[in-house]
Amino acid sequence: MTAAESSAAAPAPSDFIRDIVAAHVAEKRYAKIVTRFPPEPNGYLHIGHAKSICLNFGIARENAGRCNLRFDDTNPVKEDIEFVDSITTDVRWLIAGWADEVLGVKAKGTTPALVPALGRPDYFQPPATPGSGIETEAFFASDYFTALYDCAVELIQRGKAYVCDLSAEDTESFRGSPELPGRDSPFRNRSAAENLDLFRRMKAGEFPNGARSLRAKIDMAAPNLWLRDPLLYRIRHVPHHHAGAAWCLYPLYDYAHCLSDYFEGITHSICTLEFVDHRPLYDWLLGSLDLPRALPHQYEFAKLTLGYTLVSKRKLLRLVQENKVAGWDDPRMPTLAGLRRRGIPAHAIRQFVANLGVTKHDSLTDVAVFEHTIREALNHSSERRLAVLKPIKIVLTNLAPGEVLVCQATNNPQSESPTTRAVELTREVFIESDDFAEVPPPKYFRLKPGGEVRLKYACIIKLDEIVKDSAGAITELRCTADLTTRSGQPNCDRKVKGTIHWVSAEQAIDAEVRLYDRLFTVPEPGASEDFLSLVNPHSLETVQAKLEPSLAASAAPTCYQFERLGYFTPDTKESAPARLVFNRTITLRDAWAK
RNA sequence: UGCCUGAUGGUGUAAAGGUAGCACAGGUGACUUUGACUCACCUAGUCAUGGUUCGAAUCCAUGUCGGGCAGCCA
Repeated sequence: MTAAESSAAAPAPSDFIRDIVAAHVAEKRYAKIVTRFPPEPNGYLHIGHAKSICLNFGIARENAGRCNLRFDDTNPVKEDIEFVDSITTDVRWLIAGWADEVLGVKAKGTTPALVPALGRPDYFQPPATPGSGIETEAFFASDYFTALYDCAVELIQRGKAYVCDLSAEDTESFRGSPELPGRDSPFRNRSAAENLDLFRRMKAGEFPNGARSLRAKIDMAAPNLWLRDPLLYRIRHVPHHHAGAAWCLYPLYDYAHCLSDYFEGITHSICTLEFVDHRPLYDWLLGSLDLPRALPHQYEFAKLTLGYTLVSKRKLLRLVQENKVAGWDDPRMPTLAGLRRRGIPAHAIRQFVANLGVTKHDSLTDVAVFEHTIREALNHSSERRLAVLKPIKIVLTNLAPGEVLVCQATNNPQSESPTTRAVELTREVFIESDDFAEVPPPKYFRLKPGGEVRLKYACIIKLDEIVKDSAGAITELRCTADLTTRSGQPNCDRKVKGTIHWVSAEQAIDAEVRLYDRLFTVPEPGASEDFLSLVNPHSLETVQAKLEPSLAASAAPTCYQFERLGYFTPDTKESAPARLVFNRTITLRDAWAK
């Protein structure tokens, strides 16, 4: 692991949430700090989730605590097993080598046990003890359906919840508006016995979808809309991807989430700003049950918004459904799967998030910050190779056909003890067509008529003649190589303004290279519902490139720097030794282009 | 006309009554067998108005502007 990859060397980040946790640790409020990352399995994880993952796992890691991966799977109509698999993979990838020892999982198939605590019934879902050899899985809110149901019964018995027969439309109109108080449901004052009977029958499947709901009995005139008798349960006659066909009664987020946190012994329940309004409800529900153990508390931070990027599962789903991209893991997607396939290392994402900070105000992060972090990480870890994306042929007229000059190329100048490899100069080579200009602009350092450039690791060449076909298209450039400027030769230190990359035409191997650019044409694609029309039509350009032969055996996830071009990695899905396919992770910074 | 929440260079953040700092972006130069990297220097900020104080980004008041909330989504 290089210094850049070793997050342990970096100082622990500080922010207002970590300050709160630190204060709790100082006063020994909890035996152990326990956080959780609670995705709903209805889409792929994206760069915005990375912020939450790094925050929650980071806090657990910094405090010798634990962070549970928990699927918040209370809405079976939107969820799918495909997503629980992808999310599990992506979380493990992002935290691997960094916080995997604090990942909280449980014994497969287990649900919270009903135990007495302090003379009261209590539910607790213990994490799996590492190394015990048992099969484990993530936590699932759906594993708590029975415990959740029992708590709802308790709420009813305490007069804090009731079964409501209002339709969805009536429920909405009875709720009032921000300015106007709501009105009590006509079913609000049913007896506990009647509520219990109805709720049991809801569970038994006696009523159709939407016929009845269970509601918290709080205050229909509350200024906070989430306190106006929010729904706790709704009827959905659909099977569940994890719980199977056992239920037709499913809890809503607000009810399931706070109790799931409690069942798992979560101490700090960290979520994004849109849940601030829900916090009083979170506290009300837990406070209404007379629970014996310490209660979790909710803290909120501003989610990540990244320039030129969409950070919304719903909108990302549309991109996939309408074939604007080749799938959730298209390398242009801001999903963790897409970024991984693009060649961006997990530690670069972690570093990016650490640089971001955590606050309570919305902001728009410049993509340049992300790009800088990626380049910084890759610059240290990537070996250099020579590759020509858009080839133009050069003939070195003073080399004989078949003549081979072996040159030594540095693999990584950033490493403490750089190694080298051989690259072979031959009479015919390819250079980048951008590195030649028949009519050069001012201050052009590269090859031009009568001019000289250095072929990197080889020698200086001089352009003598431009050969064109009958249509006027350039077919080759005839040059003279100054072999006294090769490394180790008397004139090796001779300076010319430009140094360019090249590959031997005889030895080059072919590869498809996919050049990616930002997916959207505007800084805030998420601000518009018309985001599909803002997709950058040039976000993918495919070229047939010529690579130095050492690249023949390359395979993901190794990332290379193609000198003077950028960072490239073999595609995980489509690259094979017989047919190489590279993705451009990111270009090099290019001051000249400006 | 409700409730919640926020405001520091272009962008993202730090400063817990005591020198407004860091990173990115931008600019200039040095170095360079990557117009990369690296290095040096530069540009640029406390929403407004009052108040408290020897001293305010920070505390108080008022205002302005922004974000969120009326799913049987999470």
